[in-house]
Amino acid sequence: MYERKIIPNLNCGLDLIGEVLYGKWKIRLLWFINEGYKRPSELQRKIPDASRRVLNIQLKELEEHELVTRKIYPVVPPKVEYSLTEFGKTLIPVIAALGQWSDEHETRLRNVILKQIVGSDLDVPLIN
Amino acid sequence: MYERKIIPNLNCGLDLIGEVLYGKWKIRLLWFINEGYKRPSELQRKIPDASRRVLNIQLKELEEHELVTRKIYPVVPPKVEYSLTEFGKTLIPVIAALGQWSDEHETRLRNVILKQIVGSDLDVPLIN
DNA sequence: TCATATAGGGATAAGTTTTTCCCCTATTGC
DNA sequence: GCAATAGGGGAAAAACTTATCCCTATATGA
Repeated sequence: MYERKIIPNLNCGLDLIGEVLYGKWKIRLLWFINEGYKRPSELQRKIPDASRRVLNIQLKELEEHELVTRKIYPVVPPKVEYSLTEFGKTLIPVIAALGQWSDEHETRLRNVILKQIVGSDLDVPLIN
Repeated sequence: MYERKIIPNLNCGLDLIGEVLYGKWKIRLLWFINEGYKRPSELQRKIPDASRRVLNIQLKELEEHELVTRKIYPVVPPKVEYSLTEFGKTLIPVIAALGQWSDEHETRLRNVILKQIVGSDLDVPLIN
């Protein structure tokens, strides 16, 4: 497992939420768990672009940060279910605010993001 | 300048906001610009843990994403001022929601974050 | 004359995250 | 025996981000 070499700074509130929410897929994991997708394989199907490995890692971090709990059923093949903790549930309105802002500005966001990427010289398959 | 090798996926709203908000210091930059700290040197003083270089890069990305504008005064020594665009201003309530959540849960957040870091085996100077 | 302030950028190194590949468990069904 | 299923983890490579160092330019003040 990777060991940090630099101590994160935890001065202000925004540092703290950054620590628990950074990670490419964490917000989506919380969101989908909240929507009722509890099993790792379900979550992987909902987030197919993420590697299986990374979802496991980020789920474990969410668990260490007490935002989700993991319940293991002693059956074969194994069954695992994640749920939001009470603490984790308090984050849902915040994530909803993020999602709502994105939805309200979706067109513009796509434009500015694509303009930047295309201008940079990556081949972007223009889907229309 | 760095060229991406992987095309980001922009499927859902959460992908979009991630594109413009990811970056270690971007949220804080937006916040401080909103509070009236406009000049690069002021922002660097407000965020001393960030390198000068990275702040420049992230400010430029915020500009490309149309969240801030940059005004250059043709004087010597140079003077530059950043301001939020109207689009950028719409993000402030969202950032405020993040900050408010962090503040409400500050103690708990510090605990779970420190527990994880200390448990991992980095030397953390225990400040009390 | 020399340091300081101001804004910025290139090159490279270091750090961190994510992906990819392969392996392990145990059971059911063919 | 072999494949499929479900969950997981180690190792290494690739991708990405951030830090460090050094450079530009001009004006002011010690």
